[in-house]
Amino acid sequence: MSTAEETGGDAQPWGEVTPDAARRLLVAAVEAFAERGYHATTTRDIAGRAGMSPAALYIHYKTKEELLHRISRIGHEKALDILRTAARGEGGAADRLADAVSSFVRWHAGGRTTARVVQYELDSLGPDARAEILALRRQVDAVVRAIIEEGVAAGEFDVLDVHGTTLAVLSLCIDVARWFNVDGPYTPEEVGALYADLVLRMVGAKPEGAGRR
Amino acid sequence: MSTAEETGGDAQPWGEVTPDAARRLLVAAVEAFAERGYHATTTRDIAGRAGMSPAALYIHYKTKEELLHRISRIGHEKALDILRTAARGEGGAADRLADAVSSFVRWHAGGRTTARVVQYELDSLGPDARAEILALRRQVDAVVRAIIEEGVAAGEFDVLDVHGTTLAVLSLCIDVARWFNVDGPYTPEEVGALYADLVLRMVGAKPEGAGRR
DNA sequence: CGCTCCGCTAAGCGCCCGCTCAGCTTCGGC
DNA sequence: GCCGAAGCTGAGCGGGCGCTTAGCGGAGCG
Repeated sequence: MSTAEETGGDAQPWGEVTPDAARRLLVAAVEAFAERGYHATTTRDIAGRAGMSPAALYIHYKTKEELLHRISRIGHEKALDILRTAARGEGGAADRLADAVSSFVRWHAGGRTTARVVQYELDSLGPDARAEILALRRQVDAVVRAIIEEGVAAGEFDVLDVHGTTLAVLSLCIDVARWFNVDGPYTPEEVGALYADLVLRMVGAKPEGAGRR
Repeated sequence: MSTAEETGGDAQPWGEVTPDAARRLLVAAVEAFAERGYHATTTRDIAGRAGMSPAALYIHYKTKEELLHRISRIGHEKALDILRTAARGEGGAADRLADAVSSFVRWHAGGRTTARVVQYELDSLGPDARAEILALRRQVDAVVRAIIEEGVAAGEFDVLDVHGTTLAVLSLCIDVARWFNVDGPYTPEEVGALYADLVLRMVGAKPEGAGRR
């Protein structure tokens, strides 16, 4: 488990965005969208943060919305990757659920700037882009639900409503991006550990665990 | 417990907004802000939904921001009222916490249009208005924390981190406004009951309760 | 009946938005 | 050393924004 600022494994967060200028613009857009919201951010502001003229933006991106779309897709893919890695881990369902929640939460808290845009600016996208992102979100939901279902089947968990509990677990994690660091005395790691414990309680996991922590 | 669409007790939701035209404008603004967000909503749209010309808005409100401020303050006061009513109730801490969560969640789910604006457009407000609203939110936090502290003191709850758990409980409830009804098979009452159960698990409440539900 | 006031509208002001385009610089290929 | 492509800029376009202002119609009142 790394202690990098942006949890998830990459050396640098947006390394996959390839012309350097395009990456600088995208990073600038993430910051601006996170601070003021998509609609309150101007293309002049984004270009200015990247040290470029307003027109430069349109060499690398067709519209302002394409920037949001790219940010959202990359962010969701990373989030999905984090959850899948935890889900594939060793140990019982309780261990894997705790890992998934703590790493997912660490990503939302540590990369709050990114997570905020990814999770809260979704319906500033047009219908096609939104549909694509919603498909990724359904996969996120499926990964978490699968762990919970396995735990129930193995007798590790005591859950009345698997669908509703999955919804609540994800909701809890995602909302970290809204409140974290506003006046917070917690580190991302602390919130991750706290939330892993709370989620294990929510699913009625037997407290003994399998020798972890 | 009423089954009114807008849970909370009022016969009509925005009855306290007094000139009729001002109320119609405010209701129109709530709908528009909830659908598109504050910054993407135009004063022409708000006035249009209220069946008036754009200029009419400025007879009743000084700016577009004042509309958001009024909506946010009234909404937060209602939310606080709901929580305080539950906190003042009879029974042990577990009963009161379950009541608080289920009624708070019912408000967020049933009045999702309002709740969305109240909970997610907060930082479109200017510094003064935001500070006023944040004071209300601190009171919301205090009400929930008090119930949890009482439960811990009475030996009803098993909580490691009262502050963090309070944060998580509120976060869970508030985020209902984001996801509810998107494609939801749940009624507000069902989500309220589900969440009350989950929260009791989070605080480690003894399962027997005091004879309710 | 005439006057005043109030709620509202039609028109529009000044501004800044997303986005475009002609032209400048830079640089690799030959 | 010349050429074309690529990356970027300065200037600016059409349009829609928040908000203002002059004036209209009708209700209340003497």
